[in-house]
Amino acid sequence: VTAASAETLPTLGYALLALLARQPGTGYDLARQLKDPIGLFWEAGHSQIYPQLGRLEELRLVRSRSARGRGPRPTKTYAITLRGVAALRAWVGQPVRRRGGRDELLLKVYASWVAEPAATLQLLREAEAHHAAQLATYLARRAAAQAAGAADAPPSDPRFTDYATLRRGIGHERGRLAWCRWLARRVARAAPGSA
Amino acid sequence: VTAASAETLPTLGYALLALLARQPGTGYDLARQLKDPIGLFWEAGHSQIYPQLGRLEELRLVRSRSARGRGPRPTKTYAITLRGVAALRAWVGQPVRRRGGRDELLLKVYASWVAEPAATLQLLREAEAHHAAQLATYLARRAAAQAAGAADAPPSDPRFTDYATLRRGIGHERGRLAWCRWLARRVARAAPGSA
DNA sequence: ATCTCCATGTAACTCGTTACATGATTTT
DNA sequence: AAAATCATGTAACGAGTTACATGGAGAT
Repeated sequence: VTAASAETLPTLGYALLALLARQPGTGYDLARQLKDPIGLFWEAGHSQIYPQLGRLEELRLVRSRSARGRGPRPTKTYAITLRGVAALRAWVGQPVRRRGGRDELLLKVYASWVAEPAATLQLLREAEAHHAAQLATYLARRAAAQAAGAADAPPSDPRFTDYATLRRGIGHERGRLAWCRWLARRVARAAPGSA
Repeated sequence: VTAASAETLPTLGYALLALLARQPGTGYDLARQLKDPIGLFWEAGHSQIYPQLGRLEELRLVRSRSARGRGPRPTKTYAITLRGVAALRAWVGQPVRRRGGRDELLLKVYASWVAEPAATLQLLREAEAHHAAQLATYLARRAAAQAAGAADAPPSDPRFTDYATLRRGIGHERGRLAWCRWLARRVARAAPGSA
């Protein structure tokens, strides 16, 4: 029974379970988190989240309590159930189904031989700025996590998995940044006067 | 007019233009390429490609010549037009619209504190094997590209942008691999006896 | 004989994005 | 007074995946 429901859940469902496994929250809370903290590796808008929470509740993977809200509708606070934790645990063990890595910047660079060097440089400068900013926020968060002892926590501690994903985020941004800089220098060298 | 059509094209359209800018080909050729060479940064199935080629032709960004094929239908060979090159060039210059980075492995790791260490290790070993294999193929291709002088070609040479994207692919795989290994060691150390 | 490769399309469905719609409380 | 934040939903559309459908040529 659990296996059947686990097979039909989209990845977003597990993303929501992963957040609710840490602490209960409203759909609004989850939407906010899927823009920043784990938003970095799984994004979703609220229009996708509310229906998905409904489906998770039908499957008894989450439970909700309604309270009179400040808006027109009641405010629902969701919490994960034991079945929900079990489904999440089972999913983590299954191998990742890798679907198309889609990277627009790489595609543009691949096509950039048709463009003017100045346009390519502009593109790279923007990407560089973005990655530098992202890196800075990750580094700040890592510093905070380390101060809270996340680096030395056991893998069964959510703070540790926070730290582990942050570490990857930092590596990713650093790698991209270095590549952008290398390419920009390379393009600029070949076409002087388009800085 | 060009600007209007450029705004309505999905990224897949530009991926196809980028491939056709290098050499003409059939829908089948493009589908094959979008599984391996640039498939690494933009994937698509043939059911998405054929209709998109039709739309590109309506917009006069590509042109096709039909020949009696070996199948039931004629075989169409597509080539990019001058308008197509112009549209591609314009697109490269525009900043990337970044949409949700979706990374299932990171999400699983983020949730892995609920799982058994053995399951997490299994997951990491599989990811590690995948990235190692990918890295090996990239390294082989880079060696071939370097032997062909791609590294020293100007940025206006498609061989150079091949090399540049390959370089990023290698950096990406190396970074992931190192992270997987670090995490696996960390998880194994905390839970001995689940190797 | 069967399998793989070449080659093209459509249909059904799921996933994701943008836009529409509503309304109270808190901050500026 | 206006704007941002909290809070929930639906509708329409666009992008992506899986499955259906066909059939010749060459290799095993």
